[in-house]
Amino acid sequence: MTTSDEDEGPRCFVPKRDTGCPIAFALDHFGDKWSLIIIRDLLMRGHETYGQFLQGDERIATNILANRLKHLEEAGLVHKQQNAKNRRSNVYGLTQKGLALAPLMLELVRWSASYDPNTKANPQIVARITSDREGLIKEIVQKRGGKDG
Amino acid sequence: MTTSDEDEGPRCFVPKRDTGCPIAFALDHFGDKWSLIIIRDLLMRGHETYGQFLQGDERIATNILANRLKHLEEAGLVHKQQNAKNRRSNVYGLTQKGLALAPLMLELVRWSASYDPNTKANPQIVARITSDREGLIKEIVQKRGGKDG
DNA sequence: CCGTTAACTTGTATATTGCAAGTTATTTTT
DNA sequence: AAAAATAACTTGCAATATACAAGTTAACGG
Repeated sequence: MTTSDEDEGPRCFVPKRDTGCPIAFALDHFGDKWSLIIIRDLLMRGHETYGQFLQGDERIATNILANRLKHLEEAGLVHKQQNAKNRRSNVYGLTQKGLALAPLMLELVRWSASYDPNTKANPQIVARITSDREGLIKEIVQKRGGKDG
Repeated sequence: MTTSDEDEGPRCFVPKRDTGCPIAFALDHFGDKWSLIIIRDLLMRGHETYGQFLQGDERIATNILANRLKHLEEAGLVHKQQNAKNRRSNVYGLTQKGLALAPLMLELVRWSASYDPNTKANPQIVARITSDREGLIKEIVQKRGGKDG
């Protein structure tokens, strides 16, 4: 086929800056209002399905959720697989690349916990970020990790 | 006029979610495409003036820059002061709250450096993030820190 | 079958971003 | 001292992205 329809156009919520700068690279992956919320749900809350993400506290819109999941998958942070038992349900999970954001996530928690007077961050976890960082990271990665996509 | 103009309306690039979640809290502060770029310039590149930010690799638009600086200042991450020697030039700097993002920044660098095949991250710095994290953080904070706003 | 559910898609109003141009208050140069 | 240049913004507007509501499709479960 001539299949010339590459269907280019605005697909990216964040323009790829590709300057080689690590900060810009990271922002190209999750530098928007929602991606890190999804990653949080996957990493810290054990969410796995579209419906679970939808019901998160921040009430992400369904079209945005679909778009972000697609981008995160394309970017290799998230993998999606059909639930063997129930074919209409998909199971989302973090890849190695996504799991590798755990340390970053903990730094976000630490910073926010120390500057948000109304934080609901678990004090035990927060304390452990300082006292047993490596152990905590391993624990999280083990809990959420596994097969890659 | 009766000066009743509180001029409410959309001023925020990111709606304040205020769920108590530390990830959401952090995103409320710098969960957009540009804020972390500015913070990077302040923290890692020693940029201090409006003009320096404008000339960064990513070419931030001037209206966005003004808006982000204002928000970062209002959020207490950045402080602004007039240059004593040159009254038309302002000097921007990080507050304690802003400097406290150094560990987060280093995790961004580490993650990106390990997943971006074209990274320009300094390998010596990257190595040191693992081998001498605390020392590196202190060094950066000392270099960029000081008076609070 | 038939109603329900999971996971999306589509349409449209609103908000944010990006680009170009204009403004103001200083310095600097002539 | 007037003219040119510069730092730091502001304004207008088109292009994008986001939010909200509604609709669609393919399983399930009874």
